[in-house]
Amino acid sequence: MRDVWSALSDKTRREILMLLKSRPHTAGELCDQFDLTAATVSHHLSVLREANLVKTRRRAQTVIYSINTTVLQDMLVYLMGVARK
Amino acid sequence: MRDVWSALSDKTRREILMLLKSRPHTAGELCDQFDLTAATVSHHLSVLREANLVKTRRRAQTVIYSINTTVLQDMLVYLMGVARK
DNA sequence: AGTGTATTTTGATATTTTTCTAAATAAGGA
DNA sequence: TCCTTATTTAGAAAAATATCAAAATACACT
Repeated sequence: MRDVWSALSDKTRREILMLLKSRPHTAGELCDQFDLTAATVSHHLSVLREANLVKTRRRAQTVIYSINTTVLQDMLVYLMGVARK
Repeated sequence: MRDVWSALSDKTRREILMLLKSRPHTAGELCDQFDLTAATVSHHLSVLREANLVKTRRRAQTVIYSINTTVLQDMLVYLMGVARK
């Protein structure tokens, strides 16, 4: 399982998460939002999936990505611990 | 100003922040906690400083590092936005 | 089986990051 | 001024990451 911190260190991946926050997107829809090849976006999606930040389900030919907030909740707790006055 | 996300993506730097959470440390004290050269730790400290995650003050020959939680507070707000149900 | 669409994987290259050694800087004290 | 201690900077090597083009896989439809 990939580290959630390194997964979030990339701007593209954070933007993907913001898109998924509003609603689930297919891999193709996500590709359309970036000036990157499908291969590159697919790679970013795999990093997010390894970090458990997104979930996937397949519908026919398309793969639908949605956000998984449980790891972010954990991160929040961690950050509160560090940031607390 | 360096990105706070990439600053936090490194394990050593997160450990440095945890040490600074308990109390300020000199650069040398921080070096002692890691199996890394002083130059390397100094580099990590400069990354943390560029991200505004630590503050420094000099006392005689030593440089004292302390945590700056204001950026972490911002990050918390951001994460709450993404992680909110 | 063959074709078309959507997505992932592979293999290669370019860039970034981490780390080290050695040199440079900063400050105090003899 | 010279020496010692603490820290940073410069330069280089090694490791990790981002990116692309091309090939491979998955699935639906005819």
